[in-house]
Amino acid sequence: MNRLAREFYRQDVISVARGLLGKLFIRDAGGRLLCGRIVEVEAYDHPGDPAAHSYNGETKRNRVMFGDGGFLYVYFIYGIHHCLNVVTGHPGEGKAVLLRGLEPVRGIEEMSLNRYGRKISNDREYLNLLNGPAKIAKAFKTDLRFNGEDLCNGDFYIADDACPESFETAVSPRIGISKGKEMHLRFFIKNSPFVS
DNA sequence: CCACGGATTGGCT
DNA sequence: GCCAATCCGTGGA
Repeated sequence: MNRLAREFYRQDVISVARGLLGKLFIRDAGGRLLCGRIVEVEAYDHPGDPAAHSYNGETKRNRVMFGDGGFLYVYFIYGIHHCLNVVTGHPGEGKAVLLRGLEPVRGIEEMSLNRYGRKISNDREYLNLLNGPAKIAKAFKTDLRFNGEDLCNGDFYIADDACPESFETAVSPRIGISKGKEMHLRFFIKNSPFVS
């Protein structure tokens, strides 16, 4: 797999968000590959973005967001869930892209075990496997221990799809936020059934 | 020290 | 459509 290089992540956050659509998010789980095609993301564009975790400056929780591009920012939310972000830009910028929806590609049975505790048994479970940020984290068995993982050097990475399908990119406001609702920073593949 | 709320999900009405 | 689950980081006293 051709792992994306650091410079991809060091672009502005909106370019990275758009550029991530159609790419493959991969975890090497002890030699077994878990893989999904990215179909939905959201950009968090510090400064000036009240929905970004980095809005009020660097803290212990968001410190990875303020590091270099190409690292994984994992956060814990609602006492139950984890969500995965890709840090973009350069040290000090505080920008990241949230992974919101993936199309299952590889390691589907293992991801299903992680999510449902068993194999997928119908179409609904297949469509719902990775169509939400916390679903992705659960299917990839990813928690706070992986906060700060380097996507350019380690078990988590992003790669170009060897046989990319053409698609149209759609834009909308972000989901689930209370501030910054007017900003159109959610990007997704139009007509993908794997969007949340 | 304590109180609050969150970039969500799944189950129930 | 509504709501509970469940906990840690954060900010104010």
